[in-house]
Amino acid sequence: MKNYWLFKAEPDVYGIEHLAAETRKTGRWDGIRNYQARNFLRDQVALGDKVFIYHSHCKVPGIVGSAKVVKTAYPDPTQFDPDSNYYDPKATPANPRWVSVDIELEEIFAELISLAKIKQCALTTHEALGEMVLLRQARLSVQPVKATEWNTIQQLRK
DNA sequence: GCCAACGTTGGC
DNA sequence: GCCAACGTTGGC
Repeated sequence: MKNYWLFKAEPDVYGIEHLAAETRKTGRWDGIRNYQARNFLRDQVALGDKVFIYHSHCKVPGIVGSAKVVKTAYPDPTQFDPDSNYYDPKATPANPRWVSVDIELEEIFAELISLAKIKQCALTTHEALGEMVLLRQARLSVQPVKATEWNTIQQLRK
């Protein structure tokens, strides 16, 4: 069964525009250094799963587009690179600690769906959205999205 | 830039 | 294993 996810990104570092600029619009989702997020990536993110790309730490945070998973978890190469911001001296190729997946851009939304709008709708027209991990748990950069939530968010685009 | 809400580290 | 100190995320 297909699952849905939300991946957070800082657009200044690696946002949806960067993904769009990659060969075949396919990029490596690396730099995840949170165990809960890592466990989702490693254990549950499957081929063909759909992903909302969310821009955080920017002027208007929100969902900016969608992608699909084209390669499941493999060791994140940045953990072995001393020059990388994501270098982890405790990780070795024989014993990797962090994983990446590859995703392919599907769509950049004509208008982003702002966090403010999602919150607003959760309080008014679409109460179920209040259950979204996005609104319930801070600081989780890979998080599951229910199919109903995915569909509701898609409706908000109209 | 502020600061709340976390997660991580390390002394004991 | 507890918990204080510290670091990071991320909205505002």
